[in-house]
Amino acid sequence: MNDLLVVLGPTASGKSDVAMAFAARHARSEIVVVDAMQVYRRMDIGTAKPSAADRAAVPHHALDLAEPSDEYALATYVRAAGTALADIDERGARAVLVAGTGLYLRAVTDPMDMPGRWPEQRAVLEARVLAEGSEVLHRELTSLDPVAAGRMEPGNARRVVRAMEVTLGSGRPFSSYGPGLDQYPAVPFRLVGLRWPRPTLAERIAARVHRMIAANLVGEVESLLAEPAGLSRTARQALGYKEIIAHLEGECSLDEAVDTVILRTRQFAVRQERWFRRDPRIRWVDIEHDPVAEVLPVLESAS
RNA sequence: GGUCGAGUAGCUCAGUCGGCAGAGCAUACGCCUGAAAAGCGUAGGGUCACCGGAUCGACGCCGGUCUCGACCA
Repeated sequence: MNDLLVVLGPTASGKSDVAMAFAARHARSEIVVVDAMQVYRRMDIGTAKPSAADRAAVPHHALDLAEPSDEYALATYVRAAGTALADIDERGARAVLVAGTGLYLRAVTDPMDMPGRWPEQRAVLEARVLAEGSEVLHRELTSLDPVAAGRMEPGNARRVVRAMEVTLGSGRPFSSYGPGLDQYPAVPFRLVGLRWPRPTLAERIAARVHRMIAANLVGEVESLLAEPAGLSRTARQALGYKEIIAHLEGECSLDEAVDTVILRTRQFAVRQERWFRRDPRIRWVDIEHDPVAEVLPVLESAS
Protein backbone atom coordinates (compact mmCIF):
# COMPACT_ATOMS: atom_id res chain seq x y z
CA MET A 1 0.00 0.00 0.00
CA ASN A 2 1.22 3.47 -0.85
CA ASP A 3 1.84 5.95 1.87
CA LEU A 4 -1.22 8.05 2.56
CA LEU A 5 -1.01 11.69 1.56
CA VAL A 6 -1.50 14.42 4.10
CA VAL A 7 -1.92 18.03 3.00
CA LEU A 8 -1.49 20.28 6.00
CA GLY A 9 -1.10 23.94 6.75
CA PRO A 10 -2.60 26.88 8.57
CA THR A 11 -6.11 28.09 8.04
CA ALA A 12 -6.73 29.83 4.70
CA SER A 13 -3.58 28.34 3.20
CA GLY A 14 -5.51 26.65 0.39
CA LYS A 15 -4.98 23.06 1.48
CA SER A 16 -8.57 22.01 0.71
CA ASP A 17 -8.26 23.34 -2.83
CA VAL A 18 -5.06 21.40 -3.28
CA ALA A 19 -6.68 18.19 -2.08
CA MET A 20 -9.68 18.71 -4.36
CA ALA A 21 -7.40 19.28 -7.34
CA PHE A 22 -5.47 16.15 -6.53
CA ALA A 23 -8.66 14.13 -6.20
CA ALA A 24 -9.90 15.44 -9.52
CA ARG A 25 -6.86 13.92 -11.20
CA HIS A 26 -6.89 10.64 -9.35
CA ALA A 27 -10.02 8.56 -9.52
CA ARG A 28 -11.04 6.77 -6.35
CA SER A 29 -9.52 9.39 -4.10
CA GLU A 30 -11.40 10.28 -0.95
CA ILE A 31 -10.74 13.16 1.38
CA VAL A 32 -10.48 12.82 5.14
CA VAL A 33 -10.70 16.13 6.97
CA VAL A 34 -8.59 16.51 10.10
CA ASP A 35 -10.22 19.48 11.76
CA ALA A 36 -11.62 19.88 15.23
CA MET A 37 -14.44 22.25 14.27
CA GLN A 38 -15.70 20.95 10.95
CA VAL A 39 -17.00 17.94 12.88
CA TYR A 40 -20.02 19.99 13.95
CA ARG A 41 -23.11 19.84 11.80
CA ARG A 42 -24.59 23.17 10.64
CA MET A 43 -21.39 25.02 11.47
CA ASP A 44 -20.51 25.43 7.83
CA ILE A 45 -19.70 29.01 6.94
CA GLY A 46 -17.47 29.86 9.87
CA THR A 47 -15.48 26.63 9.71
CA ALA A 48 -14.98 26.97 5.95
CA LYS A 49 -16.40 23.50 5.51
CA PRO A 50 -16.06 22.05 1.99
CA SER A 51 -19.01 23.00 -0.21
CA ALA A 52 -21.84 20.69 -1.15
CA ALA A 53 -20.51 20.67 -4.70
CA ASP A 54 -17.05 19.56 -3.57
CA ARG A 55 -18.56 16.92 -1.35
CA ALA A 56 -20.69 15.64 -4.22
CA ALA A 57 -17.67 15.47 -6.48
CA VAL A 58 -15.32 13.75 -4.05
CA PRO A 59 -16.29 11.72 -0.98
CA HIS A 60 -15.38 13.55 2.23
CA HIS A 61 -15.01 11.97 5.64
CA ALA A 62 -14.81 13.09 9.27
CA LEU A 63 -17.21 15.97 8.68
CA ASP A 64 -20.53 16.53 10.44
CA LEU A 65 -19.88 13.94 13.11
CA ALA A 66 -21.53 15.73 16.00
CA GLU A 67 -24.32 18.06 16.99
CA PRO A 68 -23.30 21.61 17.90
CA SER A 69 -24.65 20.85 21.36
CA ASP A 70 -22.24 17.92 21.76
CA GLU A 71 -18.93 18.24 23.52
CA TYR A 72 -16.46 16.79 21.11
CA ALA A 73 -12.97 15.57 21.92
CA LEU A 74 -9.84 14.08 20.48
CA ALA A 75 -10.50 10.43 21.27
CA THR A 76 -13.88 10.48 19.56
CA TYR A 77 -12.32 11.99 16.49
CA VAL A 78 -9.54 9.43 16.35
CA ARG A 79 -12.02 6.58 16.31
CA ALA A 80 -14.06 8.20 13.55
CA ALA A 81 -11.02 8.94 11.43
CA GLY A 82 -9.66 5.45 11.96
CA THR A 83 -12.93 3.95 10.78
CA ALA A 84 -12.99 6.21 7.74
CA LEU A 85 -9.44 5.31 6.77
CA ALA A 86 -10.14 1.59 7.17
CA ASP A 87 -13.28 1.83 5.04
CA ILE A 88 -11.48 3.72 2.31
CA ASP A 89 -8.73 1.16 2.28
CA GLU A 90 -11.22 -1.67 2.12
CA ARG A 91 -12.81 -0.04 -0.91
CA GLY A 92 -9.48 0.04 -2.63
CA ALA A 93 -9.61 3.80 -2.73
CA ARG A 94 -6.93 6.24 -1.68
CA ALA A 95 -7.27 8.60 1.24
CA VAL A 96 -6.01 12.16 1.13
CA LEU A 97 -5.98 13.83 4.52
CA VAL A 98 -6.47 17.57 4.84
CA ALA A 99 -5.21 18.66 8.22
CA GLY A 100 -5.39 21.88 10.15
CA THR A 101 -5.59 20.59 13.71
CA GLY A 102 -2.10 19.45 14.67
CA LEU A 103 -2.95 17.34 17.68
CA TYR A 104 -5.74 15.52 15.85
CA LEU A 105 -3.36 14.76 13.00
CA ARG A 106 -0.73 13.38 15.37
CA ALA A 107 -3.35 11.12 16.90
CA VAL A 108 -4.18 9.77 13.45
CA THR A 109 -0.69 9.42 12.01
CA ASP A 110 1.13 8.36 15.17
CA PRO A 111 -0.91 5.70 16.93
CA MET A 112 -1.22 7.10 20.40
CA ASP A 113 -1.95 5.06 23.46
CA MET A 114 -4.72 7.32 24.62
CA PRO A 115 -5.67 7.09 28.28
CA GLY A 116 -9.33 6.97 29.26
CA ARG A 117 -11.43 9.21 31.44
CA TRP A 118 -11.97 9.28 35.15
CA PRO A 119 -14.73 11.82 35.67
CA GLU A 120 -14.93 11.43 39.45
CA GLN A 121 -11.21 12.15 39.80
CA ARG A 122 -11.54 15.04 37.41
CA ALA A 123 -14.38 16.62 39.36
CA VAL A 124 -12.30 16.57 42.52
CA LEU A 125 -9.24 17.95 40.72
CA GLU A 126 -11.15 20.76 39.05
CA ALA A 127 -12.57 21.82 42.37
CA ARG A 128 -9.09 21.77 43.86
CA VAL A 129 -7.69 23.88 41.03
CA LEU A 130 -10.25 26.54 41.78
CA ALA A 131 -9.57 26.42 45.49
CA GLU A 132 -5.80 25.94 45.56
CA GLY A 133 -4.50 26.90 42.12
CA SER A 134 -2.91 24.69 39.53
CA GLU A 135 0.60 25.14 40.93
CA VAL A 136 -0.28 23.06 43.97
CA LEU A 137 -1.50 20.22 41.79
CA HIS A 138 1.52 20.56 39.57
CA ARG A 139 3.74 20.05 42.61
CA GLU A 140 1.89 16.82 43.39
CA LEU A 141 2.21 15.74 39.79
CA THR A 142 5.94 16.32 40.02
CA SER A 143 6.21 13.65 42.68
CA LEU A 144 3.77 11.24 41.01
CA ASP A 145 4.97 11.66 37.43
CA PRO A 146 8.01 13.91 37.07
CA VAL A 147 8.21 13.35 33.33
CA ALA A 148 4.69 14.58 32.68
CA ALA A 149 5.13 17.45 35.13
CA GLY A 150 8.24 18.54 33.29
CA ARG A 151 6.34 18.71 30.04
CA MET A 152 3.82 21.30 31.11
CA GLU A 153 3.75 24.71 32.69
CA PRO A 154 2.60 24.75 36.32
CA GLY A 155 0.01 27.39 35.45
CA ASN A 156 -1.60 25.31 32.75
CA ALA A 157 -4.57 24.09 34.75
CA ARG A 158 -6.16 22.05 31.99
CA ARG A 159 -3.08 20.01 31.24
CA VAL A 160 -2.18 19.57 34.89
CA VAL A 161 -5.68 18.40 35.78
CA ARG A 162 -5.76 15.95 32.91
CA ALA A 163 -2.37 14.48 33.79
CA MET A 164 -3.42 14.06 37.40
CA GLU A 165 -6.78 12.60 36.36
CA VAL A 166 -5.06 9.90 34.33
CA THR A 167 -2.29 9.21 36.80
CA LEU A 168 -4.62 8.89 39.78
CA GLY A 169 -7.44 7.23 37.87
CA SER A 170 -5.42 4.62 36.03
CA GLY A 171 -2.71 4.15 38.62
CA ARG A 172 -0.18 4.62 35.81
CA PRO A 173 1.90 7.72 35.14
CA PHE A 174 0.39 9.95 32.49
CA SER A 175 3.70 10.02 30.67
CA SER A 176 3.72 6.23 30.32
CA TYR A 177 1.05 6.42 27.64
CA GLY A 178 2.73 6.43 24.26
CA PRO A 179 6.15 7.69 23.29
CA GLY A 180 5.37 11.37 23.78
CA LEU A 181 4.70 14.13 21.30
CA ASP A 182 8.37 14.95 20.94
CA GLN A 183 9.02 11.64 19.20
CA TYR A 184 8.64 11.56 15.43
CA PRO A 185 8.96 7.97 14.27
CA ALA A 186 8.63 6.93 10.63
CA VAL A 187 4.96 6.58 9.74
CA PRO A 188 3.17 5.47 6.56
CA PHE A 189 2.06 9.01 5.74
CA ARG A 190 3.54 11.52 3.35
CA LEU A 191 3.21 14.88 5.02
CA VAL A 192 3.22 17.93 2.77
CA GLY A 193 2.89 21.35 4.34
CA LEU A 194 1.82 24.65 2.80
CA ARG A 195 3.80 27.63 4.01
CA TRP A 196 2.99 31.28 3.22
CA PRO A 197 4.74 34.50 4.12
CA ARG A 198 2.85 35.76 7.16
CA PRO A 199 1.72 39.09 5.69
CA THR A 200 0.28 37.31 2.67
CA LEU A 201 -1.52 34.76 4.80
CA ALA A 202 -2.86 37.59 6.94
CA GLU A 203 -4.39 39.18 3.85
CA ARG A 204 -5.95 35.89 2.82
CA ILE A 205 -7.41 35.45 6.30
CA ALA A 206 -8.93 38.93 6.34
CA ALA A 207 -10.42 38.40 2.89
CA ARG A 208 -11.84 35.05 3.92
CA VAL A 209 -13.45 36.41 7.08
CA HIS A 210 -15.10 39.17 5.07
CA ARG A 211 -16.35 36.56 2.64
CA MET A 212 -17.83 34.61 5.54
CA ILE A 213 -19.70 37.67 6.72
CA ALA A 214 -20.96 38.29 3.18
CA ALA A 215 -22.11 34.65 3.12
CA ASN A 216 -24.23 35.40 6.20
CA LEU A 217 -22.16 33.98 9.00
CA VAL A 218 -24.20 36.11 11.38
CA GLY A 219 -27.36 34.33 10.23
CA GLU A 220 -25.73 30.96 10.73
CA VAL A 221 -24.78 31.87 14.28
CA GLU A 222 -28.29 33.18 14.99
CA SER A 223 -29.84 29.90 13.86
CA LEU A 224 -27.42 27.89 15.97
CA LEU A 225 -28.25 29.98 19.01
CA ALA A 226 -31.95 29.48 18.29
CA GLU A 227 -31.61 25.71 18.50
CA PRO A 228 -33.08 24.39 21.75
CA ALA A 229 -29.97 22.39 22.61
CA GLY A 230 -27.71 25.36 21.94
CA LEU A 231 -23.97 25.22 21.51
CA SER A 232 -21.67 23.06 23.59
CA ARG A 233 -18.64 24.38 25.42
CA THR A 234 -16.34 23.03 22.71
CA ALA A 235 -18.45 24.15 19.74
CA ARG A 236 -18.92 27.69 20.98
CA GLN A 237 -15.20 28.31 21.16
CA ALA A 238 -14.89 28.09 17.37
CA LEU A 239 -13.32 31.15 15.81
CA GLY A 240 -15.89 33.32 14.15
CA TYR A 241 -18.64 31.94 16.35
CA LYS A 242 -17.66 33.10 19.81
CA GLU A 243 -17.01 36.62 18.53
CA ILE A 244 -20.29 36.84 16.62
CA ILE A 245 -22.09 35.51 19.67
CA ALA A 246 -20.49 38.31 21.71
CA HIS A 247 -21.75 40.80 19.16
CA LEU A 248 -25.28 39.33 19.16
CA GLU A 249 -25.28 39.56 22.94
CA GLY A 250 -24.57 43.26 22.64
CA GLU A 251 -20.99 43.20 23.83
CA CYS A 252 -19.55 44.85 20.74
CA SER A 253 -20.39 46.13 17.28
CA LEU A 254 -20.29 43.85 14.27
CA ASP A 255 -17.23 45.63 12.92
CA GLU A 256 -15.41 45.11 16.18
CA ALA A 257 -16.39 41.44 16.19
CA VAL A 258 -15.12 41.03 12.64
CA ASP A 259 -11.80 42.69 13.50
CA THR A 260 -11.43 40.36 16.47
CA VAL A 261 -12.18 37.32 14.35
CA ILE A 262 -9.48 38.35 11.88
CA LEU A 263 -6.93 38.99 14.61
CA ARG A 264 -7.60 35.75 16.45
CA THR A 265 -7.63 33.74 13.24
CA ARG A 266 -4.23 35.19 12.39
CA GLN A 267 -2.94 34.20 15.81
CA PHE A 268 -4.42 30.77 15.37
CA ALA A 269 -2.64 30.37 12.04
CA VAL A 270 0.67 31.18 13.72
CA ARG A 271 -0.06 28.61 16.42
CA GLN A 272 -0.75 26.02 13.71
CA GLU A 273 2.56 26.83 12.04
CA ARG A 274 4.40 26.54 15.33
CA TRP A 275 2.84 23.17 16.01
CA PHE A 276 3.55 21.74 12.58
CA ARG A 277 7.04 23.06 12.09
CA ARG A 278 8.47 20.90 14.86
CA ASP A 279 7.66 17.80 12.86
CA PRO A 280 10.75 16.92 10.83
CA ARG A 281 8.77 14.52 8.66
CA ILE A 282 6.87 17.31 6.92
CA ARG A 283 7.97 18.38 3.46
CA TRP A 284 7.29 22.12 3.21
CA VAL A 285 6.26 23.95 0.08
CA ASP A 286 6.71 27.71 0.14
CA ILE A 287 3.77 29.15 -1.73
CA GLU A 288 4.31 32.18 -3.91
CA HIS A 289 0.96 32.67 -5.59
CA ASP A 290 -1.08 29.60 -6.43
CA PRO A 291 -1.26 26.77 -3.89
CA VAL A 292 -2.82 24.29 -6.30
CA ALA A 293 -0.30 24.85 -9.07
CA GLU A 294 2.64 24.89 -6.72
CA VAL A 295 1.76 22.00 -4.42
CA LEU A 296 0.20 19.56 -6.86
CA PRO A 297 3.53 18.60 -8.48
CA VAL A 298 4.94 17.84 -5.04
CA LEU A 299 2.00 15.60 -4.25
CA GLU A 300 2.34 13.86 -7.59
CA SER A 301 6.01 13.15 -7.02
CA ALA A 302 5.27 11.96 -3.51
CA SER A 303 2.54 9.61 -4.62
C1' G B 1 -5.93 85.18 18.03
C1' G B 2 -7.19 83.66 23.56
C1' U B 3 -8.04 79.94 27.52
C1' C B 4 -7.81 75.03 29.09
C1' G B 5 -6.44 69.93 28.34
C1' A B 6 -3.41 66.25 26.02
C1' G B 7 1.53 64.47 23.80
C1' U B 8 5.35 58.21 27.64
C1' A B 9 6.57 50.97 23.87
C1' G B 10 3.36 49.24 17.39
C1' C B 11 -1.85 50.59 20.02
C1' U B 12 -4.68 52.18 24.57
C1' C B 13 -2.99 54.30 28.75
C1' A B 14 -0.61 54.32 34.25
C1' G B 15 3.56 56.79 36.44
C1' U B 16 2.47 59.15 44.19
C1' C B 17 6.91 63.91 47.17
C1' G B 18 12.22 65.05 41.69
C1' G B 19 15.76 59.29 42.88
C1' C B 20 17.11 52.58 37.95
C1' A B 21 10.71 53.62 32.71
C1' G B 22 5.46 50.51 33.87
C1' A B 23 0.72 47.66 32.62
C1' G B 24 -2.78 45.57 29.21
C1' C B 25 -3.12 44.40 24.20
C1' A B 26 -0.15 43.56 19.83
C1' U B 27 4.55 41.15 18.01
C1' A B 28 8.38 37.18 18.27
C1' C B 29 9.64 32.49 20.29
C1' G B 30 8.41 28.01 22.99
C1' C B 31 5.10 24.21 25.41
C1' C B 32 0.90 20.74 24.93
C1' U B 33 -1.67 12.91 24.92
C1' G B 34 -10.08 12.93 25.83
C1' A B 35 -11.67 21.40 25.63
C1' A B 36 -6.48 21.80 20.75
C1' A B 37 -10.12 27.17 16.27
C1' A B 38 -8.88 25.47 23.45
C1' G B 39 -5.09 26.25 27.21
C1' C B 40 -0.10 27.74 29.22
C1' G B 41 4.74 30.13 29.36
C1' U B 42 9.22 33.19 27.92
C1' A B 43 11.31 37.35 25.44
C1' G B 44 12.29 41.78 22.67
C1' G B 45 10.57 46.61 22.28
C1' G B 46 11.40 53.78 24.84
C1' U B 47 15.17 60.47 21.86
C1' C B 48 9.02 60.11 28.15
C1' A B 49 6.91 65.72 21.39
C1' C B 50 11.16 69.36 20.76
C1' C B 51 14.79 73.32 22.54
C1' G B 52 16.83 75.57 26.66
C1' G B 53 17.16 76.46 32.18
C1' A B 54 17.46 75.67 37.68
C1' U B 55 19.03 71.09 40.45
C1' C B 56 23.95 66.25 42.81
C1' G B 57 19.88 64.24 40.00
C1' A B 58 13.99 65.68 35.62
C1' C B 59 9.00 61.85 32.36
C1' G B 60 7.98 65.12 36.56
C1' C B 61 9.87 71.81 38.25
C1' C B 62 10.68 76.82 35.21
C1' G B 63 10.78 79.37 30.16
C1' G B 64 9.91 78.79 25.11
C1' U B 65 8.52 75.98 20.44
C1' C B 66 5.56 72.34 17.77
C1' U B 67 1.26 69.01 17.14
C1' C B 68 -3.73 67.37 18.43
C1' G B 69 -8.49 68.23 20.93
C1' A B 70 -12.25 71.17 23.41
C1' C B 71 -14.10 75.79 24.51
C1' C B 72 -14.03 81.27 23.87
C1' A B 73 -13.63 85.12 20.27
